[in-house]
Amino acid sequence: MSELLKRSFYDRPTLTAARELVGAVLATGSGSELTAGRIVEVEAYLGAGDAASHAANGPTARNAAMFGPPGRAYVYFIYGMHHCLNAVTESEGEAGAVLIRAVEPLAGLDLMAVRRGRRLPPEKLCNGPAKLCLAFGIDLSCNGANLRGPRLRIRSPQSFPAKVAVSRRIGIAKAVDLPYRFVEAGSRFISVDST
DNA sequence: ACGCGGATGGCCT
DNA sequence: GGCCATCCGCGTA
Repeated sequence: MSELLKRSFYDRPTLTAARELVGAVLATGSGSELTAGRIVEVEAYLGAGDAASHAANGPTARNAAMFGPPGRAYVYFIYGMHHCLNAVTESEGEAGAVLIRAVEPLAGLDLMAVRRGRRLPPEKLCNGPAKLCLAFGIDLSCNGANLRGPRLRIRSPQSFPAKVAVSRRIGIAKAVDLPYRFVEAGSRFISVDST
């Protein structure tokens, strides 16, 4: 049976937690507003040594959650209109987060389409970090929220990925060569086509 | 199948 | 003032 991931799951090196989050199940809401999906693509963002990380230059008001306790959400607002969801990792005081980039929808697909504002096939409902936030109803009010709470939940995998592929992160200009992106190999639900 | 640019606002130098 | 951990629609082919 799947269970909510404990704080100790996130209180580990970010790269380890990132790899193991592939296959885990993200959920928001309950009852008729339940939305849930299997995480199929993530990226790791570290602290001072990672130039692409929001935490690269130390704590600020925006990135404060990345330095906070593990097992919480770090949600940020970007490009004037989009939100992105991270799971905070590492011990409290040490920066680290895992960006959730794509999800395979499992429940609440109709609600996801309503929130997205268009009719979409399942593989295009949550195949991007901002798309899945919109589909799941995640915004800045979720920043710092516990990932075992009523608003946001992440459970252990119902079935583990057959294979996790590692590649470079997407959409960044610095530290582009680091192999910090993890995807479920062969998934149709990831954010970009890469064979 | 690509490539390009506009939308849109908060944060940091 | 410039820079974004993005997305969508339009153009050309």
